[in-house]
Formats: sequence, C-alpha cells, structure tokens
Amino acid sequence: MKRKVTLKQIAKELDVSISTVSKALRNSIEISEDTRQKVQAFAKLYNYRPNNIALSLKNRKTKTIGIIIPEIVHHFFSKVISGIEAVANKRGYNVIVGLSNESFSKEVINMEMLANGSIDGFILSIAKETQQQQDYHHFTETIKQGMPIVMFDRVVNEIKCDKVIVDDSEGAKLAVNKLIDCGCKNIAIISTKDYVSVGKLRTQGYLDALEDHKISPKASLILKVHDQLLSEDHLDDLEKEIENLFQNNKNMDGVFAVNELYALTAMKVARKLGLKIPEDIQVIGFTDGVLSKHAVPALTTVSQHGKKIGEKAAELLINNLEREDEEDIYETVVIETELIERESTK
Amino acid sequence: MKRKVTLKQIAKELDVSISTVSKALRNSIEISEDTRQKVQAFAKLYNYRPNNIALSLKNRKTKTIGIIIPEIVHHFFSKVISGIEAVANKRGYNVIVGLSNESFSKEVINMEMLANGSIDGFILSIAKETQQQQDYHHFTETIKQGMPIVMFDRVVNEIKCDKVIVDDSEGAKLAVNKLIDCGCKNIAIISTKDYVSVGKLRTQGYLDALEDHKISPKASLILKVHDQLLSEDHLDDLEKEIENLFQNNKNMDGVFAVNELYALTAMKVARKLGLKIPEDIQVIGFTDGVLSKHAVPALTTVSQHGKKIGEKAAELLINNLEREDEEDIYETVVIETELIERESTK
DNA sequence: TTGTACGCGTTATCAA
DNA sequence: TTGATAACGCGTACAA
Repeated sequence: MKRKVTLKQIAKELDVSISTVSKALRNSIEISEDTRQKVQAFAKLYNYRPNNIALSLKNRKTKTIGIIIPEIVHHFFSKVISGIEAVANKRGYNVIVGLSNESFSKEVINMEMLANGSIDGFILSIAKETQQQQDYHHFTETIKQGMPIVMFDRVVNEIKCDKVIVDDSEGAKLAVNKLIDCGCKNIAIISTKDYVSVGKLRTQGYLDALEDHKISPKASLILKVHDQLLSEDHLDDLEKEIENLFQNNKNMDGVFAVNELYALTAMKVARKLGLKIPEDIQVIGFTDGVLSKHAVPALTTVSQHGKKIGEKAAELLINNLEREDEEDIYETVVIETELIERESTK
Repeated sequence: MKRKVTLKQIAKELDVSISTVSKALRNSIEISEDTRQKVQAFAKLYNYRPNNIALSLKNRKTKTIGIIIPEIVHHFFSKVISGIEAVANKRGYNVIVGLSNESFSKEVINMEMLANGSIDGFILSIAKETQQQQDYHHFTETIKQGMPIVMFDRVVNEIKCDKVIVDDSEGAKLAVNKLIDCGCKNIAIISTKDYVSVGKLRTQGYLDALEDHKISPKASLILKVHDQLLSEDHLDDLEKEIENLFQNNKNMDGVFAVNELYALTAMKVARKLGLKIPEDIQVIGFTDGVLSKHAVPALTTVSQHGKKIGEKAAELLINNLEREDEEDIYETVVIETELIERESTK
C-alpha cells in the first residue's frame, strides 16, 4: 500500500527542488524541456494528483457546495440534488450533503460542521422545526461570515440571500382552477399546518382561486393535517383524518392535496367509499414524483420541476462565489409550475 | 462581512502567541488560568471554530466519506445514503456525494476528484456501464493508494474490499417460492440483461426455486429487458415488451419482477388485458420502495432494507479507517431480504 | 534554468 | 507559563 505521491517525494526522487517539480508539472516555461519531461514522466508513472485539501487551504476555497435538506428519501429533494450536482460538477465543484431530518438542532449542527472551512457556500431548504421555531440565527451568522446561502422551496423572507422557489400559491391556483373548469363545485383542500410555508401558500392559492370564481370557501372543506402524519408510521391516522373529511362533506367532488401522499391517500379513501375517480370525484396533487405517475388512476399534479430548481440554485450560488465585486445583490428566482394532466381529472 | 476568525487573529488581538491561543483553547494545563479564561472568552465572543481544512491537512484525514452511486432519484439509493449519513454523522464524519449516472467515465472522474485528498474512503455501487465494460482499474488504483472502498448492492467479486450485499438469488427464491406456494404454475420473470449483476443473480434465484419444485423453466417465460427501458422516456417500449410476454404466454399466472417499475408495469399490462390481480395473476417485485406500498393493489415485494445496508457499509468503512493495525481483512456482509406480503399475491 | 522562502490554519515539540 | 518552530502539501514571488 503506497501512499499518494506528493511533490516533495517526486522532488526527492529526482533530486530537484519541490518548486521545480511544481513548475514542471504546470508546464512553466521557466523549466528546461529536459527536466520538464523527466518530471512529467515520473509524475505520470506514479499517478500524481495535487492534493485538494492543500489547494483548498492555500486558495481559501474548497470548490465544494454544502447542501442541507430535511430528508433525502423524497423524490423532490433527490431531484433537486441531482440538478445541483449536474451544474456543480460541470463547473468544477463537488457536493456535500447534510440531512436535517426536519430537526432544528441537526440543521444547526450540520451547518456548523460544514461552515468551518469544508465548503464555499450553502444550498438549503429549511427544516420544519426551524420554520416552527422561527429561529434563524444560524443563517444570519453564516452569511455574516461571508459564506453565501441559496435557499430553495422552503425559504424565509427575513433572510437576505438568493432564493429559488416555485410560485406555490400560483401553482395551487392552477390546480384549483382546473378542478373548477372541470365542473367541481365542492372542492376540498388537504394541506399542512400553516407554519409550513408551502402549506400556507398553497392554501392561499386555493382560497384565491375560489374567490376568483366567486365561490365562498367552507371551513369544513379545509383540512390542515398534523404533519407528523407524513411519516410512514402514521399512514393509518392520515387515512382516518381524510376519511372524516369525506364523511363530513358528502357532496365533495374535488380534492386538491398539497403533496403526493395526501393525494394518493385521498384516492384510496375515495375508492374505499365506492367513489369513482374522476367521475365522482377529481383529485389533483402537488409535486410531480413517481407516485403520481404510477398511481392508478395516474394522478394529475402540479409539477415543481425539482431538477430545474436545483440547477438554478447551483448557478446562483456559484455565480455569487465567483463574482469579483462583492456587491450583495440577491435574486429570488421563481420556477414556473406546470399542471400535468393525467387521469384523475376529467 | 467579517471573515471567519483564526488563531492568528485572536493571538494578535490579545497580544499573545498563536500557540498560546491554541493551547488555551484546548484547555492545556500549561497555560495559566488567567490567560486561558481570557482567550476562551474572546474566542467565544468571536465564535471561533477551528478550520476543518487546516485540520485535514495536518492530520492527513478529512473525516469525510465519499459516496458514489449511479442515481440518486431512486428510493433504494436514497435510503442507503440516509443510512450511511446517520452512522457517519454519529461518528463525526461528513458525507460527500458523487453521481455516476450509470456512466463509466463519470464514475472514474468523480472518484478521481474525491480521491485527491477530499475524503478518507469510498462507499459505492457500481455503474451499469462499468459492469458491462468490466474495467475496474479505478477501484484497484484507489485501494492500492491506501484508500479503502466499501461496495454495496452492485459489487464485483474480483476486487478485494468490504462489501455489503443482499442475497439477491435467495431473495428471488423467496419470492418465487411464495408464488409457487400460492398456486402459480406458470411463473414468468422480468429481469435485466445479465451483465447487471443483480439481474443475473435474481434470475438465478428464480431458476433455483423452479428447480427445487421440479418445474422446468420455459424460455418464453424469461424476459430480459434492455435496461435503457428503465429510463422514464422509454416506459412505452417497456410496456410493449411486457405485453408481448403476456401475449406469448396466455397461461401465465405469476410474475416475478426484479424491480418495482417492471412489477408495476406488469400490473398495468395485466389490468389492460382484463386480468385480475391477484385472482388471475399474482405479482411480486424486488426493492421495497414507495411505489410498491402505494400501488393498487399494493405490491408484494422483496425488501432489501436499504437503510440498513447504508448503515452497515458506513460501519465497515469507518471501522476500517480507524483500525490501528493495517491488516487487510475484508468482510462481505449479507443483509437479509424480507418478503413483504401485500395485496398482489394471494 | 533552478531553488529558496513564504503563507494558507493547525497542532506538537522543544526552547526560553 | 509562554513562545518559536516545524510540519501537513501546494503554488508563487523573488533570489541565485
């Protein structure tokens, strides 16, 4: 087992100085053709590669991007990562991932670990717990120390930084308008508690769409699910809540759900109650993942274009990192949502 | 925007030497109570944290693990990552992710980038193209340079390193036995071309199970799909191939598919042909992802316990990294598969 | 054409 | 009790 070869070792072996080796490898004209060839041959033989860590230390930049997301086993976040990764690699950056598991403290710890020199900047989506506690000091601290942040999807307005979002309320409107166009009169929404920013915004879009059509919202048609129910272990409880919604609103003929799981569960309940989709009740979800595509019937959804979000976020971050002038001009990029019509609507 | 504070700055500010500061912060008994307090207070005020990169350079270890996987938008791989991440973080390691996109060259490039000092060791699953070309020099090179590798799921026997696998052929047997027990007489397998190791192994398990029950395999019941068809863009072609399978085997009453997508597509085709599941035909898939759980009917699958695979892989790697003696004793850990019975079987 | 010295941020060793 | 120095690996300005 031979260690990675360094400049020093090559220098010693060839009986020249370290800097000669360094220059020779970088094809400096200062070095004679002769020694250059010799050094390069030797380096090739031993498969020399400059040590990234040493370069990072010297250049005071690591060429790696830190990503903090709440959860990786999630189609949307995976898509975003793959978008970030694609752009990052193309521009010579690596990607390091930290998971917050929706926990505030894990988010803070993870960011601290990475902020101490491991990365050049962050791309992140905020943990639910952080949104709930509204404690954002770790973001302000990080930014103050000169490390840029790009937030996506779940963002916080108070923090000044680049952001990539989808227009959640607009996307929701798109969905609800579609349901109305398809003849639905009593449309329910299955959303999350309000502190989850996207849940709140999508609910707003739902209300706006109703208002635009002069339909007055009914409280009983608005279900704000406790988000613990998103976990795999509480599927039954989620089902029960949604079944209540159905039972309390016998005339319901449309459902807009703020994520795939809620939508699929709604379809399941409907089926159980003997309702036909889309004949008796139409369903639209948010987030275009595999579940929607392969559901039966295939689910009409609002697509967020996760990969594009990731790409854009990476671009913003890297542009910022490589910008010469140190001006703080922050952008908020809105990625268009798109209604993907499938079989769960008429 | 103030830069991260360094020992040097603290030293200058307090008019002491760098090493005094360093020692004071590490509670060295060499330092007087007085200066220790002073330094610590100052450090706290300015939120001093040692620079990871400098530590890495000095200690010649980075405390980060490199992961190379073919694809992240995939429930199984996401699960594995979350398992790795959990163990890694608990033991003070970070995780850096590279995607090969099933491409040989991307796999090589990604590994080269990370191997040059950025990480202490690899956890990886091999790209399909690499399996096809059977060019493994980048693995041997890496290992030779003293950087340990742990392979999972898609492994290659020729390389000496730790491995975490599921017993693919045993899992497949489990599934096919179940189908036989449930009364199936004509069981098809939908697999991949043989160069994909797991496809080959699962096919072997299928054949073994048949043989155990003295059922002679029929060539027409064995479909080896071109794996480009796994991509989202070729769903229609996949469907067509599977439909042919059904048409050519009218008496087929069971299907074992080596992944979720093939299984779901089989169910779709069955439905299209008017076959009832599980009454007319029973289906079992491999990989227990979200698709299986939320399919209609819910799919019986062989679960690989992806998270556990990741955890085990991380353990093996870190144990290796932190082992004092430099012995090369490599383990191959087999994670038990488990048959999760749902509604697609009787 | 080649080599020396310095600095990136730390820590360990040894000297004061 | 404190400080100077070397070392980790690299690149570069400057000296020889």
